[in-house]
Amino acid sequence: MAASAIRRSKPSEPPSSDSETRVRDDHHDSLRLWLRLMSCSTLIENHIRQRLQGEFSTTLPRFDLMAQLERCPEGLKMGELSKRLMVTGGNVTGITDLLEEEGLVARVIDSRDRRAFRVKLTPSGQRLFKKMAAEHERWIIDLFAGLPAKGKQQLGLLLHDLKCHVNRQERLRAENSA
Amino acid sequence: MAASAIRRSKPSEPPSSDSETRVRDDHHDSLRLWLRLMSCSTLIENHIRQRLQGEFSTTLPRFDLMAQLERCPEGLKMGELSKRLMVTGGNVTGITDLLEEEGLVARVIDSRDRRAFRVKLTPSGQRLFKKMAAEHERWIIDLFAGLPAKGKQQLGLLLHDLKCHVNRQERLRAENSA
DNA sequence: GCGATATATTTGACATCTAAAGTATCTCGC
DNA sequence: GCGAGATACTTTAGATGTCAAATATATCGC
Repeated sequence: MAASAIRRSKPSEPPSSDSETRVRDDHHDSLRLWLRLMSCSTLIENHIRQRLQGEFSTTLPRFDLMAQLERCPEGLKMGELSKRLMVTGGNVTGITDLLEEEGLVARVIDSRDRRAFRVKLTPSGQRLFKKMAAEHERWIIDLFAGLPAKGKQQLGLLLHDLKCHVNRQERLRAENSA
Repeated sequence: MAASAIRRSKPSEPPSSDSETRVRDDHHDSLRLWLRLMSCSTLIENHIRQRLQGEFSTTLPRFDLMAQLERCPEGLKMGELSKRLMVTGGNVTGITDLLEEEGLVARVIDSRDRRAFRVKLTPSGQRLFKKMAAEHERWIIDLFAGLPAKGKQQLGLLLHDLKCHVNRQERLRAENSA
C-alpha cells in the first residue's frame, strides 16, 4: 500500500486538439488514473484494516487467507494460496504459521505429493471466519452506501476490463523479454 | 496490499426484481467492486514494484516519498508526508532515514519550530528522481496502452467520486463515534 | 533405476507497515 | 513566566512483504 504520487502535469497548455495533444492528454490520464486507483484502494484498505484490528484483533492478510480457504473446503496448497493472494510463497508460509498457532487453519499432508500439503480451515476457523465475513461485508456495504448503483456497476465493468488488459500486457512483456 | 477475497454469492436465485432483491444485488455489487479494486491495484502495484527494484534497485515507498518532495521544493514536514502517503509517522521516519543515508533527501531544521524539520530532496535526489519518474511514467503508459481513452476518463471520474464518497463516510463515522 | 531438472515449501536477511509508548518542544491560560 | 496539555517526531515490538538460497520430493529421459 502506498500513494505513489507523481509530478503534476506541465502548467496550462493551449487548448488545441491536434493528435499529439490528444496523445499527451491520454498519457496524462493514465498516470492520473493510476494515482486515483492507488489512493482509493489504500483509503478503503486502511479503513478495513483498522476495523479488523479493532473488532477482531486480526489483520487483513489473515482474513484474506482464510477467505480463500473458506471457498475451498478441500483445502488449498501453499502455492495456490500464493497465486490467489498475489504474494510470495515465503509470505504465505509466515501467515499460515501464525494462523496455525491460533488453531484457525491446519496443514494436512497430501499423500500423492509429499512435497506439498493442503491448508484447510479448522472448524473453529470456519466459525470465526463466518462471523468476521458477515461484519466485513457490512463494513463494505456501509462504506459504499449512497453511491449510485449505476456507477458501481460501471466501475465494476471498467475495473474488470482494466484487470484483463493489464494481465494481457504483462503476458506480452514476459514473452518479449523471454 | 492483499487480495481480500470473500465468499462467493449464494447459488443461483430466482430472477425476480422486487426491491429486496435489488438491494441484495446492490450489496453484492459493493463487495465485488471492492475485490476488483483491490486486485487491480495490487496487480499494477506489484508490476511497478518489480520494475523499480529491477531497474533502479529502489522501492515504491521510497519513490512515493521522493515524488511528494519533488513537487514541494520548499520541503515537507514529516507529519505532512505521513498524511500524503497515508502511512503512519513511524513509517515515514524509517523511509526518510534510509533515503537520508543514501544522500537523496535531507532533514533541514525549521528555525520556527524546533520539534519539526523540513525534508527536502538533495540535488542528487532530484537528479535521480527525474530519471526514475520518466521511466515510471512510461511503464504506466505502456501498461494502460490500448485501453479506450473514453473508458479511462470514465474510470477516472468514477474513482474520484468513490474517493470523495468514502472520505465523507469516514468523516460521518468519526463524528458518530465521537 | 539413475541422474538432471523442475516443483513445493521453508528459511534468512532485510524493508515496510502499524500501534503504542517515549521525548522534546510549543502554546495557551493564568 | 509557568505549568497543563497539544503537537512533532522517534522508538519499540511485532506482523507483513520481498528476494534469494536451501531442502525435499517429483518427474522425465535414457
